[in-house]
Amino acid sequence: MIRQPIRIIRKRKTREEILELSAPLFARNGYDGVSMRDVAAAVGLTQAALYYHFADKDQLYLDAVAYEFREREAALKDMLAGDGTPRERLERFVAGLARMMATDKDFLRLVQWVLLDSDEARQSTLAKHVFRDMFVAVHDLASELDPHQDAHLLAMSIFGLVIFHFQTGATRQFMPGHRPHQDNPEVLARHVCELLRRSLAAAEGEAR
Amino acid sequence: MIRQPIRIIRKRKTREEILELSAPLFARNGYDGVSMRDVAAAVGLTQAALYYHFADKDQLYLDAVAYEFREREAALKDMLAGDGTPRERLERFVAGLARMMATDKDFLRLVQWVLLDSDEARQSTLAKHVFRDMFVAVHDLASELDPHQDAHLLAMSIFGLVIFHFQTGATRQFMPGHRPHQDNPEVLARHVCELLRRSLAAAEGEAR
DNA sequence: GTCTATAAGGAGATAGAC
DNA sequence: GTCTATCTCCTTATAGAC
Repeated sequence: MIRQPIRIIRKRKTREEILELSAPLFARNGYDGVSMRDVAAAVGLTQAALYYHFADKDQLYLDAVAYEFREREAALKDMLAGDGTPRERLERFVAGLARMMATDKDFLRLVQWVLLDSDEARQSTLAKHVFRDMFVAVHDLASELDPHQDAHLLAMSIFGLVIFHFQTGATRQFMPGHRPHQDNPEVLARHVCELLRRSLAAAEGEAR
Repeated sequence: MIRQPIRIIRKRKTREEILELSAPLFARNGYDGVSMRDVAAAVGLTQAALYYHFADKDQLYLDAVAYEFREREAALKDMLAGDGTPRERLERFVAGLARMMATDKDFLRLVQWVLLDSDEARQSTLAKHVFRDMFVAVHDLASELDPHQDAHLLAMSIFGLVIFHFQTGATRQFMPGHRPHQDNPEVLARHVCELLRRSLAAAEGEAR
């Protein structure tokens, strides 16, 4: 007879639970908009207990953001990694990123908060540990798509074309020409892919 | 003999001075990151005096943001209004917007804060009074550039292509392929214009 | 219009019991 | 590891003198 561990699902460590439950708070309200008391209430601990796990609020915030990014990173890399022509991988990535931004509103907001953060230490930490890997993959794809263009700028444009549409999500509904189907990530992805496809095709023509 | 007014430069009203001096504070630190004490110190008043001019902190913030946007609105509309082919006006606008975002960092940050604001009342107020006019002009240009495309999505893409590059400004330096000249607004404008020019040219070819 | 003074509560962080 | 209690400082906002 095989002995089973008493708890099949091992109880998650408190530290991880704090990160998981505080991340959406920071995503929605930003660093200044969330107090240690808020976090404690969300986790079901007292404020003082948080200081057993994290040196201070800054560290908690930093770890929570990094935790959320690490969770998505794998998904984003998978979109880019598979086989297929560069053009096909681009379409897969654009569609995947659009779906992620549409589904995972908290993640989108977290990105926005990080970009706005004026604390240089936090900025560079998150840039290096969290954005860099994702960007490298798109950067490499960009140089495959058109070796004659500046891959850095092209990669940023690809990110921008997708992300900006969702950043303006709440505002867009008040703008002329808005129709609900534009909020559909597939519709947006098609728009972005078409725009890029045409541009890249024309660039290829010019290079010849 | 011509009588001159005693004060050539009329003393600006305090209310306007508060808006002008508090706007950069909100731009850099956001709503939660600026206290009434901070504003008072910047203007050279006591905290209590602010409440003579504004009902509460919310109103001060809202008015300060609207004030800053009104100042730039004219400039942005001028870029679009003049004569020239749609293609020429697009290039003028992209170059002008890029220059503005590069020069006027506070304004860029203010845009980002507004997009992140989770207060729906503030969101819709600013969207309607402040973003809408700018968007309309670009929307109209977009439908001239290519009547067969969704002008709403194309307009958003034009904004996104320019603005996102500057949003990531602080982070970009840690990314691969970064070179300082990419921070130059003229270099970025050229990249964006080329990308769009090619895409539009190809679309024209396909339509025929 | 601007001041001083103050109310009333929220913030981050720590000490020490259990 | 988590608690209660508390320190100290900062927050928005108001009352009333000048």
